[in-house]
Amino acid sequence: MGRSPCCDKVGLKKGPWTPEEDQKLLAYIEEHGHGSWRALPIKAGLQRCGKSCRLRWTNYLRPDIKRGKFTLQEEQTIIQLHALLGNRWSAIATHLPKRTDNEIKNYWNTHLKKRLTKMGIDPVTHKPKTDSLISSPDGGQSKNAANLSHMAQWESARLEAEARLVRESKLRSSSLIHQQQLNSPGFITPASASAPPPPLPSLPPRSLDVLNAWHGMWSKSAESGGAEGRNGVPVTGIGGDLESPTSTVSYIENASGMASAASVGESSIPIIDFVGNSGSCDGGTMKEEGEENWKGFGNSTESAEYKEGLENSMSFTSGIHDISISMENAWHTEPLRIGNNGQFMEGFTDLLLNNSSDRSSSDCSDRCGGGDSENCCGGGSEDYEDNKNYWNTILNLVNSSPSDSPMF
DNA sequence: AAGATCATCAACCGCGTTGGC
DNA sequence: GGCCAACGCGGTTGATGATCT
Repeated sequence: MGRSPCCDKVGLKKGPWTPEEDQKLLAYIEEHGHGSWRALPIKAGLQRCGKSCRLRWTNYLRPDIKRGKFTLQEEQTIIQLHALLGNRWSAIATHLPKRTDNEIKNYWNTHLKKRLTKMGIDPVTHKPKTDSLISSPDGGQSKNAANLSHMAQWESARLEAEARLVRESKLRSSSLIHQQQLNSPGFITPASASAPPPPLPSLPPRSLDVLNAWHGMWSKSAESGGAEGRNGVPVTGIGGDLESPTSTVSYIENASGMASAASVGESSIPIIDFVGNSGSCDGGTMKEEGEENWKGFGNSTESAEYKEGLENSMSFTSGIHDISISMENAWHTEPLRIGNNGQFMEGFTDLLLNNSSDRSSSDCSDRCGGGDSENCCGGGSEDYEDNKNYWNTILNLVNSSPSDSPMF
């Protein structure tokens, strides 16, 4: 079918928004909510197409947007999630509260990607570009790379499924509150603006076999290596529900200062407890500091160190579990081979962002509360703990509820 | 000081998905 | 089930400011 133009191009303004236009859009949305974006420009008296209005609102005018430099913690989150999710900026953005997908995408393209490239890391695969480092004589590494890709796909699917569940259950549980809020005239809240969920079945949907395999792998790992998740939280078995073994998202009451559109209808925001980071990056660490750390990688010694670490971390062929998966919707027919500890890319972002020895050591004591620093930050011999922590980090990130995203 | 080049990021474009009819 | 409008996402562009020569 032919695609209809998003708006009538004739007579519509393009290009940068003027303060007057911003004011009009803001005033209209604050009073009426955005409603239908297509109809908004006319109602608001703007010579713009609805798409342009939506973009302006979501990327710039929305009151719950944090602007300015990215913190080290945010950088780390982006890199980790990009390694897992690829260019799924909106998915990444759901884990960075107050940042828009556009902003993250721009930041990746203009900063992080370049840094990785400079370091000889392929920003797409997050692996060293040197073929010798990637490929092994038996070709196992490329297989692993493929598996990694599949795992990312699965995890993405799982993330989406779980996000839906969380969103739906949250909406159900707070339906009374929402009803009250929705009764207030006109204002479209982020929650209400998003597509209303269908009635939630009383039982969790049957998870995909591949997702069970994923969970199974995790449980197995937890059993063999220690049943504790991060922060001493026991890794729960998967059983029949979809609860993630690492879902430990905590919620706090929304800050009272939260701007109107974001706060109405949203009583809480997810707090991501960063494994190995919490406490060390207080959000105030600015990019300059990060730049310094990054610059360290221009140094060949450290670069080699990094590559070595990466190479080690990529060799997740050791201690492999073979997991034969019967997949209804299999992407491939080979048995999935996953390192028992999921130890790919372990230490990757740590090396990227915490390579400065003095910083990492001080960070470590911060993170570990000055206590068990060897285990906490990888004293060198605790590979298992490293791997577990790394996976906890990523899984915790992807498990944190995207349903709270201010995006709509 | 002026032009060239680079870096940044807001905004646009087009495609895929979703949901209502 | 098919059609279509609307939305959302990701890639790309272009304007602007900063830096270099």
